[in-house]
Amino acid sequence: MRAATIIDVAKHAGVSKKTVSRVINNEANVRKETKEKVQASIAALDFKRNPLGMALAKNRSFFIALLSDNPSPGYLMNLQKGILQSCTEQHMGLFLYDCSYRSTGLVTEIEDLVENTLVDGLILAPPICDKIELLEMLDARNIKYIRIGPKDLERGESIGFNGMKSSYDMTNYLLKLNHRDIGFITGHPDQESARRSEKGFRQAFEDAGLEVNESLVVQGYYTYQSGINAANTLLNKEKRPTAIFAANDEMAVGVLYEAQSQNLRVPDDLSICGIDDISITTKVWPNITTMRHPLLSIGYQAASLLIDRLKDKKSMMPAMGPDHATIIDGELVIRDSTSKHK
Amino acid sequence: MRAATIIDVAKHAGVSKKTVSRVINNEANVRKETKEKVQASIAALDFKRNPLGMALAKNRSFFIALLSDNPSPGYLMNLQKGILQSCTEQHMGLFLYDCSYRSTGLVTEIEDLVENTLVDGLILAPPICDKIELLEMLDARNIKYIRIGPKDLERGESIGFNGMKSSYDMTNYLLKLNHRDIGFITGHPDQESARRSEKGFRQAFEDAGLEVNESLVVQGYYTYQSGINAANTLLNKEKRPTAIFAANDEMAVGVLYEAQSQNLRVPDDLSICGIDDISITTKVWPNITTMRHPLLSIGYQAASLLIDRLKDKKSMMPAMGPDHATIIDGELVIRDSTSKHK
DNA sequence: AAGCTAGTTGACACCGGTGTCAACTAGCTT
DNA sequence: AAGCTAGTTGACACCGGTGTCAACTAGCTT
Repeated sequence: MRAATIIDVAKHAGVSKKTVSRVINNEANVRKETKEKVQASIAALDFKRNPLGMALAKNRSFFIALLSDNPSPGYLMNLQKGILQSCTEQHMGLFLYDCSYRSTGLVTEIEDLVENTLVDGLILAPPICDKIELLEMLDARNIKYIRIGPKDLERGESIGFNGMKSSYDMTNYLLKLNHRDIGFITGHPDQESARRSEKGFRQAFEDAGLEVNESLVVQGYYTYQSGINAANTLLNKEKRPTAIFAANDEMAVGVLYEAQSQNLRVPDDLSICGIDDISITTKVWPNITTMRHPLLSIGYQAASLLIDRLKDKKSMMPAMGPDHATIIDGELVIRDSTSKHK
Repeated sequence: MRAATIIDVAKHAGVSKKTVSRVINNEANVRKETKEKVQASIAALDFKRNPLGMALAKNRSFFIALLSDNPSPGYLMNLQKGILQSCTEQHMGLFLYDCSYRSTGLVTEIEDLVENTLVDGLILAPPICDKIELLEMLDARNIKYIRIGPKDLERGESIGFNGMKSSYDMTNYLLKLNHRDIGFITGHPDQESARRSEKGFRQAFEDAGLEVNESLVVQGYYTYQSGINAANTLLNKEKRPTAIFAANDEMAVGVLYEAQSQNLRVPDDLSICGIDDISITTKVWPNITTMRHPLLSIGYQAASLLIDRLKDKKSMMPAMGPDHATIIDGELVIRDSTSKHK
């Protein structure tokens, strides 16, 4: 059985298809009786607007894309879930695109994606959101996007976490537990967020009138394996840290693994904490103390914001400027991987 | 700058748009010189076919949807990745839809989804793939789908793992390690796969001439929490099992947590193993022994198969019948969570 | 009653492609 | 040269909607 079209409805209601279109789109200036007649026909024929016809006529695809390249599966999953929820509510489709941040062809790749799928807008997850060349291309093509991340780059709108504050708060928490030899594993050097969290770490020491032990600040790359490697480095120091703070949970899980491999008791011998609150932190033993970054909520808000922007054609994003950055604070979640020193 | 359309190309090449269409679609019966002329114009104008126009004309959306409701994030992530890869290669879009298996409105919900998005076909992940009412609706509407799971239901095409064999092999492995008191945590009672794995477990005992200790077979639901609960039950028995085999990794991780909470050493005091090989199994300490089910590959194959079927309109799926089931064997991956008894 | 205005409606073109069918062409056979 | 056939091409309608604009209507003011 062929699905009913707008013409079928028009015939059934005895009006023109344009009038049916008006009713579907809930436009003003349709006489009440006409509207009711059309609505009755729509119900009678079980008519549903064909999104392809509409998309072609409106020159909009009603799809947005999520661009990601994140090494932490838990991170992406939650973000995606939130985005999906908003898209579903607003009858937009979501296109997933997993790309490689480091690929030299990234910009061309995305350009092709945009041309081939005609997506209306993009959500850029970290670290894609920090790729200046990409942002330039999108601006030049006047394609709207929302960055998930810090607002430092003076481009587009963004929504993100207050990574510096999260890191500051967590460091403070460790200091209050009397830890002084705190190992810190940084994020990927390419990413803005890494700088912010290191800043927060150092600020907390400074505000407490303490010195950071530089030999305990180790480079990480946000991946599980880099967490293991960094932990290995830290735990082999002559003076071992009493706590290790990793710039994300994925690495913190790696630290936990390495500690357990070395027969250290967590938290008695070593406190461990991370940032994000991805699901694995409550699956490993012991559960990991972290700063909760509500990714699902961020995803939801980012998608809602983007879809909003797409609705009013007049307000182009450049006009709104980079000031439109939403910053969300993390929340300390104390679990079983941290305890008082001594 | 407006993107070039087929009419622009036609004008530039001095032919009709139909001829351009023929060249784009690589149809036979276009004179060589004409073809080259058109191709030159396409290159000159950087023309890309508008997928919406094509979709409308062909009455196909070039989108497929993945229907999922899986409690194990790692499981879904890999599956999705494989599907996405195939879709990208074949220029199809992927629509994600996370639904609730137990929701009474599921069938209506999917019906709406199909009507609103006009997806060309569906991939049904477990446990959605076992929902008979849904399959009936899809068959009635003549919508193609591929089920990811066992072929037991005599409907549609499917691609899945040999869950019984995986379970059989794992049980055998434990028996060879001299374990006799093996705790088994079953899958969700609603799902076909759960029956198959329990069958494999029992078969291995039977073939070895041994009796299953019925008090050590405990109900699970494929979730992390159900793994914890089942482990708790098992570890509080007067005679504790020396090994616990969970029907999926997600539960096995729960078992590991519970064992560690109770200060048991794994694998010295208790061997633990699961099925699937999701990423978390190599992030917890110790790494968990499992049967690898190559989800990425399954996802890729399922999508490729579906897209293939969509291409030839003639071969409707009912005609192919349920015999077209691809079964893939798992592979034993021995890690650090299992060891010889005594 | 004529004139005005805001509200209501439909004809028509259009978005960017594909399918059908008829007309034309080239090259062969008779 | 006429007739035939297979290959090549384009005119036109169509997929299912929306935008523009003009025509019509109802109700008001003068």
